Amino acid sequence: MLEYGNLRKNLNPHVSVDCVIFGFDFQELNVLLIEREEGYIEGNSSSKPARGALALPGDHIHEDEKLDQAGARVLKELTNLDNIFLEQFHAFGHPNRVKNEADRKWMKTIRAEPNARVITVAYYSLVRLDRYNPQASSFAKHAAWFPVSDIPELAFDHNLIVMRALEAIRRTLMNQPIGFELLPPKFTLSQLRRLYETILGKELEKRNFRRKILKKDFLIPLEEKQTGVPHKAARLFQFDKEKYESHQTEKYDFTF
Amino acid sequence: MLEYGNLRKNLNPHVSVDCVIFGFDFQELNVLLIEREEGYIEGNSSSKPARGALALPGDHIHEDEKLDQAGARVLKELTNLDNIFLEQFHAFGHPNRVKNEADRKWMKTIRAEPNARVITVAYYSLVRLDRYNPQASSFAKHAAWFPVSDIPELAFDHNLIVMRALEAIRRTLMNQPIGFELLPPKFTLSQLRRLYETILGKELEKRNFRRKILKKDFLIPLEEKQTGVPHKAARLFQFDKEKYESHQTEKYDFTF
DNA sequence: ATTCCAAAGTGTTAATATTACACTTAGTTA
DNA sequence: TAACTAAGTGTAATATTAACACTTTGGAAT
Repeated sequence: MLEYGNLRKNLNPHVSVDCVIFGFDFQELNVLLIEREEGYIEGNSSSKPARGALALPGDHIHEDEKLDQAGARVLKELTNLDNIFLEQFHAFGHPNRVKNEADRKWMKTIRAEPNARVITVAYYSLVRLDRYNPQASSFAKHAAWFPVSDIPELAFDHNLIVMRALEAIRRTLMNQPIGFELLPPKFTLSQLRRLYETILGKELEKRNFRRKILKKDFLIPLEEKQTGVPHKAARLFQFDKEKYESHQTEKYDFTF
Repeated sequence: MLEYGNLRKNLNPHVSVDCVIFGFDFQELNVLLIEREEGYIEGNSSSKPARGALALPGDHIHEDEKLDQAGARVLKELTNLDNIFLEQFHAFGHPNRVKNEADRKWMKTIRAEPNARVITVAYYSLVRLDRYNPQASSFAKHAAWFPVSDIPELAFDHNLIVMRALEAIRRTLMNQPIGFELLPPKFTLSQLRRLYETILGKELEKRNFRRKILKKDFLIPLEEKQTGVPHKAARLFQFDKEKYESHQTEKYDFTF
């Protein structure tokens, strides 16, 4: 392994984007992981991916491409989705991010020198599971959802990146109504509450949640009701982005 | 200007760090800006810097250097300060960040190709003005404090970076007690309040602020009082970091 | 010594927000 | 038609917020 270190040329680092794509299946929060192309891990004939064979979708930033564009491109190539919530949250650049054999080999598949340093700009994205359609992609054999509570060992420092993304999404969830990006346009209040509970990892009292979120006044109650449930059907609501943005009033309050 | 565009080689982008260093003089929030070395702006003989001659302190990331280390190094070289609050907040990578003649020429002073793309990882830092001692630095002729309310035109996209840093610091100020980094170890509650007012750009009611911040229970009241003021001397307080960190209790509350 | 000045320091009340908590309703399935 | 399951609802006790004005203290000026 060490032999690579001495070969490194004095070049600028590669720069990539990686996307932590979250999806919510009404039970758990999931992350979309790709299985890297076969052939770069020796002796892996089993059907389940080898340790570290899974990774976050990512790619090098193209020349003349904005960072956000690169993120959107990766997302699009993998999911065929446009106009998706996507937010940069951190750059990762430890000089030894690319450390093991498998990672180095994979570098070639993205046309990078195997010994180069890679600095990555990480994004998190929120997609509705029902909109997601797996796409053949240049950087992935398969892609699959994994619950955040049970992420396997990933390539590079991607486990760290997922953790940081989770922290970022939790922080943001309390300050901006981003949760709606993970739900269908019409949803029940219980679905919304379960989403919050899942992301925050904490139970929320039904009546208080209901009152609190309805007071915000950006949920439009519809006449429509849930169908196909074996119990009393819940009323459906819609998120009114316009209203949220107009009502926007900066609040001064210590939360520390 | 256009002639540079065609010369760009197909190389990885340069990667730099830039630091938005904030200081508080009990009146205003200030940012430390450097005046770039002379000679790269033609016909600038006046004593005050030409438009765009001012910039955020920054430098390329060294090989085998972590991003945070690079930020700390830039800070240290300019201020001779160690162990200063420093936090990454965003990466900027617009392909045309380096656009004008002066910026391109300056690239050479930091040993970069003048036509290269530069992606920068931006940090904000909070320093006590009284601790700051300007240092000769490899990338700056002078450095000087400028009030955030009156930042001149800067090099590259540094005006944008300063704005984003301000937004980041405002956000963080409400969620973590970072304000103390800008005050001397012993301070009065009025000084603390004015700091908050300055950063948030909003007046805060004296009695309510006092009650609210004291209830947090991480301010140690000292027996000592302010000296040298032409009115009743205020009691001095100290921030108790230990206590803050132990009391830390995650809070669930929508602020949107 | 006395007065003046400027900011420090202090308490109450009304309105609002938060928490904790249990029963009834409605739709589906057996 | 009975059983099941989640939806939907209200209240009371407590805590927090916002608005508001006067007294105290120490130094500076006369």
